[in-house]
Amino acid sequence: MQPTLFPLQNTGSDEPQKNIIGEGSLNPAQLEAVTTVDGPVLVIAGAGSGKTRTLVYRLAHLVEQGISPENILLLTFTRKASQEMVSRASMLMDDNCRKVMGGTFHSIANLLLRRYGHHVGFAPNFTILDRSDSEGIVNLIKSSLEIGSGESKRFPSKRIILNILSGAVNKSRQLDDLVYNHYSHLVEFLDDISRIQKHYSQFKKDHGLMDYDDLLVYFRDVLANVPEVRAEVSNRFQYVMVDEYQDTNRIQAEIVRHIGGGHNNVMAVGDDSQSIYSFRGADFRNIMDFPKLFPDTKMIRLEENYRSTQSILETTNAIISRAQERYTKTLFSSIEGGGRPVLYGAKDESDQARFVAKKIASLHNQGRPLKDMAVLFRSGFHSYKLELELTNRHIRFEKRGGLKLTETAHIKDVLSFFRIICNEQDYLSWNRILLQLPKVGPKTVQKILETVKMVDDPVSVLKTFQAGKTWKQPFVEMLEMMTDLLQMQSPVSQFDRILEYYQPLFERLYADDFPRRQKELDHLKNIIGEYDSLQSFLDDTALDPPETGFEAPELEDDALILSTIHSAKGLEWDTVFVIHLADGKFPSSHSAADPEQYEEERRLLYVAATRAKSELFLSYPRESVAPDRSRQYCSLTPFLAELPSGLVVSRKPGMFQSSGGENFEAARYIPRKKTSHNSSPAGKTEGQSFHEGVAVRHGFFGEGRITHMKDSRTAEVYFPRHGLKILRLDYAKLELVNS
DNA sequence: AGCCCGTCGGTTTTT
DNA sequence: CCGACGGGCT
Repeated sequence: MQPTLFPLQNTGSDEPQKNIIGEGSLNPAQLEAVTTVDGPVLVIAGAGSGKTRTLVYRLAHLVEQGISPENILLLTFTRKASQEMVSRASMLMDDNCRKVMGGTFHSIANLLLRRYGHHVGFAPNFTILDRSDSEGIVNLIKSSLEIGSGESKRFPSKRIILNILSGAVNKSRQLDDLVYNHYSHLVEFLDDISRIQKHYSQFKKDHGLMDYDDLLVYFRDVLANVPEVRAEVSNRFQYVMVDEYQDTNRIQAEIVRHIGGGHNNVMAVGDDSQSIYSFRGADFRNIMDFPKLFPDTKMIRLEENYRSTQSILETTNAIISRAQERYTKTLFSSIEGGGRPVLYGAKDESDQARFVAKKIASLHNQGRPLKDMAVLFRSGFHSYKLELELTNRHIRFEKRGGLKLTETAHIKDVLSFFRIICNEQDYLSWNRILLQLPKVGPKTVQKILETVKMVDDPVSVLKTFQAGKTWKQPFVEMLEMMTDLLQMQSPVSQFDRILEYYQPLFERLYADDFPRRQKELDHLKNIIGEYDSLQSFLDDTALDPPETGFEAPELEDDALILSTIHSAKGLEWDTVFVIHLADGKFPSSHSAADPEQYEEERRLLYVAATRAKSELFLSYPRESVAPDRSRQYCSLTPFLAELPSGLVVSRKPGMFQSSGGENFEAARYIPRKKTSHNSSPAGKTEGQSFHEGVAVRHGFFGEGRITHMKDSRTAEVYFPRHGLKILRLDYAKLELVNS
């Protein structure tokens, strides 16, 4: 949410406006993007240029134009983003907007493949695999093909193998081509990798499993090869909007082309300077190819930044201006004030952590809420030291982009039972739960599963299996439980039945810290209780997994945000710290060799720095401890070292204690204009003056008059150009008009 | 001999 | 928290 957007240039114009959006809410370029309803549109939106706002307003506009929300498709990068946009549009317009179909490419593909998947050989109860599931299958195949065991040379790990397989899919390249060009050191293993690829793909088909890539690929295939489905889907989604288009890959672009092909009402929004997902096959040049997919595309550029101060923008502009290739122009801002970004060369990692924690504590004492500050970093583990420091100082924080709850072993255990209930062919899950039996290892599991190969009802067939003496008892108990589960209806009672069996195993398996894990199991039960379908619960565990390390619900939810830069995409904070900006860590030494990856790291830093509204702190440790405990000197990341002097204020250890009234300490907290969200309820502060008869202004509907207060927080407002609306003052951004 | 299970070092980024 | 490794069980 942004501070004041400058008013429309044409206010007071005498031509009567159709499609009126409330004045003062959108600039001309945004307005054009919002009101262009038909035909293809490409919006190149710089960081902080009101991209989300534009999408939200357009959503509301479409619905107000009488387009049925069911006919609108909003494709976003995370599910959170789409929920947020839909709910903001609902506040702007009305609850009708909630019927808009919104989600990630993967979640939409999932929904439609449940219905149309039979065209590509999948039953509707297929299971979605997350990353570690996929790696598990690669491992199973590796050992069953006896690859990489006895050889003298090191065969690549399952992680690398999967990177290669997935890379080939997402970059739409042949396996050998990819290996020769990007994994040349692994060319000697190409034959084995290729064998794994074939078996991996067959295994998934045989057992009703789809990984993330399959969701996209099969969805694309159905659309491409089955004209009736394509027509049905395209007809259903008459208006398509795609956010973060710079991070889509070719398969996703093809999906958009197929859905939008019938009517061409497609809007893509993105910024090539913020493309940071090439490892997933995204190519920032794709965004420039959009007009090729949709001829006669109208191009709109949003170049005014409403987020950051001009001095922060000068630095971020300088960072991105050194990019080798880009299309967007330099951003400008009219937000004055605030100091220059601060660059802190810390003595070492501990000093860096202390600096960040102290600074945050001091800003917090000056009145800045913790949730308006964030610390960003390249990799998840970069924040470990800081987490300790924050804990010591009792500063509450919330970590994003860390381990997911569903990636922890005990949760995966429980999920495996559920997955088998939905899809008895899921041998990956069978593998997992059979391994839990005492004295049963990989070899024994393979023998067991051989005997039920391809039968429709493994549970009943397994009952005839001759189990080994040592594990017969638990094996039989497990099968009894599975039989019970298959007859039960409510997921919560199924959960209880699973725990009846699993609890003793669980306590034995995780003897050291099972109380902590127990809480997570309880948490899982609560989550399951919120679903009415087991299938959709399981889908979400892969497509929208809850973060781990959840806390007991606390009343005050003010917490500092720690986040990987990737997970910070699209977000903003008043104060942003970016840490570990040392050469070798950022860019990571992994990327240094490849110019394309090196450039992506630069964009990553750009994304990080453009999250800041009023204060930006950049830091790096001058010294780090190498694996052999020797101390290593670190230099500043080249992305910052190459900047002209004067853009940032440099600080060294010790300097920030001897204040001396310098610029650094002068960076005071100036409260920004509050958004309606986190200000106290309107009924208390300004709300006193909302009453029947007063003139008000709404961001979308324009000026109107309150005709009736339904209660202290709900107003009925008549807008001349939009009619009577019921608005909740807690959410709707309503201003008084002095008349 | 085959297999299971405990211990010890390294870890991009995400749907 | 995964993979490699070696001890020890069947």
